[in-house]
Order: sequence, then C-alpha cells, then structure tokens
Amino acid sequence: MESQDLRKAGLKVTLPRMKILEILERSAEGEQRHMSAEDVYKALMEAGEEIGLATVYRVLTQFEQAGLVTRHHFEGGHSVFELNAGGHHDHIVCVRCGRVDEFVDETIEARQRAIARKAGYEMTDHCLYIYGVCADCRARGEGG
Amino acid sequence: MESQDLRKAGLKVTLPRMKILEILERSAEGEQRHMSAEDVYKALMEAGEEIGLATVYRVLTQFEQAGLVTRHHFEGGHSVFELNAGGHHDHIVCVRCGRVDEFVDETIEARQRAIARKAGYEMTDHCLYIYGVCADCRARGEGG
DNA sequence: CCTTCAAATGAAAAAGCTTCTCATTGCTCT
DNA sequence: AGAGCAATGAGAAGCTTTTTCATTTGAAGG
Ligand SMILES: [Mn+2]
Ligand SMILES: [Mn+2]
Ligand SMILES: [Zn+2]
Ligand SMILES: [Zn+2]
Repeated sequence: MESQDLRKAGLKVTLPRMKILEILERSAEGEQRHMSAEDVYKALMEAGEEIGLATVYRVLTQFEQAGLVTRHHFEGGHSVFELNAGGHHDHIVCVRCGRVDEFVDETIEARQRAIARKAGYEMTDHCLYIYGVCADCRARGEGG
Repeated sequence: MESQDLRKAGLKVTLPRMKILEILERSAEGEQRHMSAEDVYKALMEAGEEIGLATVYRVLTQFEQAGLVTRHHFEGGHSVFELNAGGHHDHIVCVRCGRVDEFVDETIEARQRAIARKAGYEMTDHCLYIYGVCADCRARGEGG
C-alpha cells in the first residue's frame, strides 16, 4: 500500500499523487526507469487519468524533496526522474538512442570522497554520467 | 592573435566572434571560468559591444563544435561554457555559495573507461560533479 | 581600392520546458 | 456530514534557447 509512503513523506494522500507513484513504480519494474515529466503525463493519459501537466511537475518536485525520487539533469535541457529504490548508482547514457545503463564503482566512490576532503568540501552529493555509443547502435552502423 | 584560432577552427573571422573569444579569455584568467550565454552577453554590453543574444548563442555553439569551448549542463536547466585550455577536468561545486573548483583524477578516468568498455559502450564523453559545502561556507556557520 | 556574394548578424518571433496564478475541488479531521 | 485548508487543473507566464528573415559584413578577386 503506497499511501503509507506518501503519508510518511508528509504528503496528503490524493488521487494524482497515488497515480503518479503507480506509474513510477510500474515503469521502474519495466524497461524505462528514467522518466521525464512529459513521459509520466503521457503514461497517465494512456491510463485514462485526467491529471494536469502542472500537477505532474508539482508532484514530481514534491517527491524529490520528500526523497521518494531522484531528479537527473541529462543532456538536452530537461529533467528525468527515477524512483529511489536500490540505493545510489551512476549512469551511462547512449548519445545515439538514449539508452541508459546503471553502475556502481566503489573505487570511484572512494576517490570522490578523498577529492572532496582534500579540496576542503563536505560532500553532500555527486553525479557521474558517462556518455557514449552503445553496442546496439554501433552494430547498427555509423550512419545512425 | 586569436583570429588564427578562429581560422584554424574553420570559422570566418568576424567582430562578434573575436569579441566573444576575448570575453571568454579574459574571464578564464579571472575568477569566473564558467559563463552562461547570458553572462557573455552582459559582459559584451558592459564592454559597449552591440552584439545580439542570438549571436552569442550561435557563436558559443559553433565554438563548442569547433572544440574551442566545452559546454556544461549545470543544475537549473541552463548551460555554461568554458574555454578549452588546460585539458579535461571535472568539477566540485559548493551548493551554498556556487563556488566551483576543478580537479583531475587519473584513477577515476581509468575506471570510467573500463566501465564503459565493460558495458559495451564506446565512450565519447563524461562528466562528474561533486556537490558539497566548501570550507569557507562551513566556517561561516551552519546558518549561512 | 571596389565589387561581389555567400556567410554571418540582429531583432523579433517562436519553440520547448517548467513554474505560477487563481478559481474550483477534494482530503482530513471533527 | 461539515468546515477548513491544501491540492488541483487550465491557462498564462517565465526562461532559456532556437529559428526566421531582412540586412550587413568579411573574404576573395578584379
Ligand atoms: Mn538510474
Ligand atoms: Mn571547469
Ligand atoms: Zn544506443
Ligand atoms: Zn561555499
């Protein structure tokens, strides 16, 4: 019952928030773990839910502040959101087809902590994006 | 003589391009190595140059394609540009005051290459941001 | 030095993406 | 069920960035 998740986050349990959380949970199980606000909005439309785009943006921002989702600033200027489950990880993004893979590397994590300390910073967060061309896209040929 | 830089990059030498390059070079020596298009535009205005904002955007994109500058996607949805000098580096950003420090870590660079290869990607680029609170801001107190 | 012409520019409009406004609706608690 | 405050939806507005197109400019050649 995810209404508890909302209550624990200090958010009133409303239909739009429940539906948006459902969409994010369903997509996290499937292939698309990273969704833009527009993606969520389209999924709601397809599910026959009459929820405004402004509400989608508001709710996703609230979920971010409540720690339920993480916002990523991928290239191209728009944000994508991802349900917080499974802990921290970084991303490797195909610049040709948009595919996203995830990874964790403890060596890199440790080096980052050391670098922050050496520079006099108290680290709060970090993000690492590797951009490249995935195997499928390269097999498909240079012409794209 | 920076007109040679433009010619080598295959760009016609025009007054707007020269002035924008000057702004970037002067700011790189000073404190602000990372400038948004708006920052560049304002610097041009202050220097009494009548150059349109559209031209600033166009020229910065051309400089990026020519390899003269690097574009960064900082948080908040807008791009900042940095003159390519001194080679690749990553960034550590103070979330309190906006200060930006730079670093290079060959261990991390090597791990990234290995991760991309293992995931089947041909790496084209990467970016790593460490977020934290800088020494000054911590000295200034928690209430900062 | 002057002409020529493709390339570059400036102003304004348009295009995304995201946030704001405000009248209406709907949770929560009694 | 009713009161009250928070949340919602529709559309307007805001911001950064791109596009359009008439005008200007730089590069090459006479
Ligand atoms: Mn992820
Ligand atoms: Mn830098
Ligand atoms: Zn791909
Ligand atoms: Zn600071």
